[in-house]
Amino acid sequence: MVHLFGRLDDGTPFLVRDDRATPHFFIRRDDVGRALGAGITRVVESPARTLDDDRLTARVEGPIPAAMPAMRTALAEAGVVTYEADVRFALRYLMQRGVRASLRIAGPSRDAPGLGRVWHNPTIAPDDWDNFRPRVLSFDIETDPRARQLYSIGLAVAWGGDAQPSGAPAQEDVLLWSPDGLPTPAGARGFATERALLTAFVDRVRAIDPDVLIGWNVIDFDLRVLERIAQRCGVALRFGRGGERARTREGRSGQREAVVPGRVVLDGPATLRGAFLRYDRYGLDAVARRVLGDGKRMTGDNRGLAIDRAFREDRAHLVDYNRHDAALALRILEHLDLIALTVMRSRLTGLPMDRVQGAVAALDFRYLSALHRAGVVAPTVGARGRPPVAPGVDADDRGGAVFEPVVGLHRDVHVFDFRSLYPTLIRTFQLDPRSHVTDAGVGPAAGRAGGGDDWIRAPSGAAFRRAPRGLLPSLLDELMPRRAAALEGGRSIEAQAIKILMNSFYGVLGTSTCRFWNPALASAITAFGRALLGWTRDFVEARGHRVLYGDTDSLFVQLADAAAHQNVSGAADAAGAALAAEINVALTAHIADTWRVESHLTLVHAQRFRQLLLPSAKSGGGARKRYAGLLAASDDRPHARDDAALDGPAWQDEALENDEALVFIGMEATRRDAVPIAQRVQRALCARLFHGRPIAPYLTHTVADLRAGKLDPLLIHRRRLRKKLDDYAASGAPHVVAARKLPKPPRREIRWVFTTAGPEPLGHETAPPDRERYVQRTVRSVAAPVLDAAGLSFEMAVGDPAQLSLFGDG
DNA sequence: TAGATACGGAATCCTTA
DNA sequence: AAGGATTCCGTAT
Repeated sequence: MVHLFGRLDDGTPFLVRDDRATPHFFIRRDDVGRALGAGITRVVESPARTLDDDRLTARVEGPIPAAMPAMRTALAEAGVVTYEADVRFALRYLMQRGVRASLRIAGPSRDAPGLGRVWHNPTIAPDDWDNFRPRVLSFDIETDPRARQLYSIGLAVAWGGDAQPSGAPAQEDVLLWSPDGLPTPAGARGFATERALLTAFVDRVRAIDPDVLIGWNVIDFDLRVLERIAQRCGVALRFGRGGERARTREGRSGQREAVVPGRVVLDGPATLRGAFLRYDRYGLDAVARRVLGDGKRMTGDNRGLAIDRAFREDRAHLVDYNRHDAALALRILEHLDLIALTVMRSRLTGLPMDRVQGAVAALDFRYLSALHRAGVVAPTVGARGRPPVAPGVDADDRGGAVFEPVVGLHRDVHVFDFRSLYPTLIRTFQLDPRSHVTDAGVGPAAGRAGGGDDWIRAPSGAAFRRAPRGLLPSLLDELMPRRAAALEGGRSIEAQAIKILMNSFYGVLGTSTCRFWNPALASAITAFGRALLGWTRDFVEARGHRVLYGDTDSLFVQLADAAAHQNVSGAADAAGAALAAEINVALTAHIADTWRVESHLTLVHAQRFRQLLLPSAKSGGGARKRYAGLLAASDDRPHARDDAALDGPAWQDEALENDEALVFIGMEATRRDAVPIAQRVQRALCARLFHGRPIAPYLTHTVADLRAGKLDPLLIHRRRLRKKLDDYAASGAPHVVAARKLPKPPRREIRWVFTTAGPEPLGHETAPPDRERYVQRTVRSVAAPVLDAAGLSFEMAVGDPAQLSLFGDG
């Protein structure tokens, strides 16, 4: 039985129940005899052929989905190769019907309490409802410090597409445990027992009937704690649309999952990360401050005790705090449009909203849907090991090209990059699992670099049929113009969702957990990327320009005739755009000549640096993936400030913060594991360098302040602990050393200081900071590239005061 | 109910002398 | 003692 829960366009919830589908997978027709011998009873011939070797197939059917894994195992032991034996029953049901997130339903229905409209075996068809806004309930629990005793539950609701139903509960609310008869603060409802509180919460969830439940660490904390307390109190957490119990469980990846039939649970931090939004810290207070400019109502290290005290002494404060937290989580996701983004991703991928981050599953859904319509079935993941590689083909899993940077401070550097490089390569060269051929390379045209009449040859040697159009290229033929239209029409969420999906395709082809995994295919994509970036670099250099750096899809270029328009912003940008246009024409011709295909590649003039610092690497040569620069202001987005605002004492750096034109890539200034003193000195020195202001005085004063202990607050290191402390067996890494000095091992992150007694955890120092170490290692190392560019030395800048006069400007 | 590779820096570990 | 190798983390694309 497939259950489809959802909401109708009039706001009514619905349930479709369908028991007409039969669980099945595929085997080769040649293996039917062996399958029968292995105890399989229901096998029927299928018209489908296999993807990898074009064999005839048969369909193996089972009674229920849960019976299929055992059948698959039995067949594997009998030496029978299976196809698609791991495709989820419900997802296959949707794929076969082409349904992605929304659908049309026709047929008789009945109304059921709680469930809304219920259909049994109706007629369904795909649709694309584009203004669905789910009803969202955010909740947050407060407990004693050990999470044993439930104090209160805060709720906040966003009603979504329909107006708040009449008679519905308030938008925000707090349910409070009130065992002692003390007055319940305004805006809260008191309950004498935890049992009564929990029961009321379950009733409230069912009454609100949300499509989506959210919270901050809601699965790992709130739901888990509620499960435990509910069990102790003898309350069933019947949050499901049909009254099913909610539960959490350990997923295969170690991540906890929530199961609430008829609803999805989205965790705040996971949703941020899933949308590729990066923050320094993912705590509710930190994110709320960044996103909303509004933090929690209680902060600090001992929040657990503060909550305890508030429960005992100031319940109004606890209620306010709890309500505010629930509201913050909701406001953050709404402000960033993450609920809408998740809905859009669900519509694109076909996956439920709480699974949209699964890139393998997303490709499966889209690709298998198309493959089945073409009468082809795909392998079971892991059933056949590493795909074979044809002779002479690289399947070496190499990635993008990174060019050796030209170390130094450069003026007027234009940055060009290929838009959506890997998706455009897939479109241009038919890079596709079904188009991939392993027997090309024979015949009269075998020696030609770009392929023959029937196939295209990648620089890695892999070959791809010219016709029919590949399924992945076809999918991108649909997605790329749709994204362009979305950008044009200002629909940024749709554009972002499409971008995330397109960017995932290359990656999944390179992982063995994907059924379409093929190193020869993934390597063909990156080989084209390397070849065409290299071709473009050569073209640019042949035109007399100077290429300073490049990474995967970008080139950093100084134009040959830069002097002509160096100080005229519009002219410089026009020259950059003209070069991009020239390259695009030549590249299109090169691709047509070599591979006889139409190019979908587009190089754009992305930005221009007035100044660009390419630092040397500690290990010698130039440092890749690290640079700092001062962007040239573009006409439509002027920078917030200019050099005139730089007045003030030469050693102060406050005035330089928030300089939007300053860009730091890969440097300490952008790394969360860099110590703050390093970030601050790097930012300040680079700003001075780019704006032509003196370097030495700032450095001198900073080192003096550091030695005097005035900068101690900037000497606190922060690093994640990605493993359990005991698992760092061989390592004396400082963050581990510090963590081991704590009475209780920290969970995710350690903050520490290098003291004269070694690395010591923050708050547990037994000695003063080793300030000289920070001078000689930390400050010196971030200063080095800037000093190099300015022709100065660290010793002269920070030596004894008598030497300072050498630099005049101190 | 698992997208990828390329890369650098900080610090320690380990080999070689 | 010198310096390459290794571990760890976070980043660029």
